[in-house]
Amino acid sequence: MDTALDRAGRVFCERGYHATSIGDLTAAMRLATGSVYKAFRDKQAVFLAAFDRYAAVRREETRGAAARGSNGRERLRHMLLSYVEHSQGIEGRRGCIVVGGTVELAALDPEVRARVNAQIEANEAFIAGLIREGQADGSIPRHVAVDDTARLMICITQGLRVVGKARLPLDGDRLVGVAMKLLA
Amino acid sequence: MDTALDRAGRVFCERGYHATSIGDLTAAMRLATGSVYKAFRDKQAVFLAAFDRYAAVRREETRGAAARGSNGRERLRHMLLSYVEHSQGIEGRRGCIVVGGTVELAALDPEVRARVNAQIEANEAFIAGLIREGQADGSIPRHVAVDDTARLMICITQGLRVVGKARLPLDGDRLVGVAMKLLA
DNA sequence: GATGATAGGGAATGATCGTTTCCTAATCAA
DNA sequence: TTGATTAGGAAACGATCATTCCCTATCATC
Repeated sequence: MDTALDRAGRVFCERGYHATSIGDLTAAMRLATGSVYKAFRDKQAVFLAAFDRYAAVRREETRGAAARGSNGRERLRHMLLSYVEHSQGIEGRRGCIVVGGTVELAALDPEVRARVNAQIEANEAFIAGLIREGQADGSIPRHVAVDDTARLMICITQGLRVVGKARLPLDGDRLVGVAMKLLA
Repeated sequence: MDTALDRAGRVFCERGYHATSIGDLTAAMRLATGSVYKAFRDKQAVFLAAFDRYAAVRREETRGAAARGSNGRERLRHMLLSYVEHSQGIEGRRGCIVVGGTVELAALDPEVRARVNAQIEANEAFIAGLIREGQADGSIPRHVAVDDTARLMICITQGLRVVGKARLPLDGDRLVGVAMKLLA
């Protein structure tokens, strides 16, 4: 089931919600129409499940990338680098289901908006936590405004997915090098 | 015609491309179905025309905001502030047709992707120009990496539209205050 | 004043969508 | 072995979509 949801998520990422037909989903999930509707109430339910699965996987990847750093500042650097990598190449071209859900559905679907907001706020809280860790271990100055910096970094990560989907090249080391000035 | 395109653009921003029906467009543009198809080849042509119109208007607004600054650094600050303002409130909730077009169509529609890329690259070139102006007038240090900083600022502006559409509150002065560290 | 051209409006059309329904096959308990 | 229950697959349904066609005013021209 998780692998089927992964495949559904990939289709939703690439084509968006409305351009993805049930036929696209059944082909991607290797399930027949009836089977999809036995497992899920409707198309929106498939999207929400794929969204949750995608968010959980990405969360783990982000935490894993951050864990490679030896202090708060380095953990943030690895997290940002991971975001740039995921915004590039084949995955970048495919897109992010959180960004897609926000842009395509947030205005009209309160349920999707709630998930999107929860996901963004969780990421923001994670970033804020890393900044505080850095301030505690001395790798980030105390005068850095935690919440504002975290929110701006969220904007950067979301913007990276947009720019990556437009297929503009992104140089991880250089972009992150500039972004790290925010922690000065 | 321009006002009709403005109205079409608003609908495309809010609902996205695929969720906008011809009926939505005729209602917004106050035109009958036949009239729309007399003026435009198909729905995609309406979108492209609305996109061009939107991009032209926004470009003027952005240039106007930047012009309020007295040097390169201040022009950048006003430009960023303008972006935050437009990403907030009713307009922020409605969304940006460039971001929407990128996320929803860039992967599958080469024509839209070309417009999106042109628009993003034009904005990026404008930002890079402002940075160079600032370096020339002494308000921005010479060691600032022009192209990388410009691309990161593009990520910030696009990300602001995503976060604004998700309805998270954005404090212009604080966010821009943090972002200006990129010019240190 | 008559006529031709043109722009705008609205009904009709074929295709495609999401969803439902029904049928088949497989699994498991007795 | 048999019967019952369930998951999976495919056809059918109504609704909606983008698009086309045709009709009707309006206006300039002769």
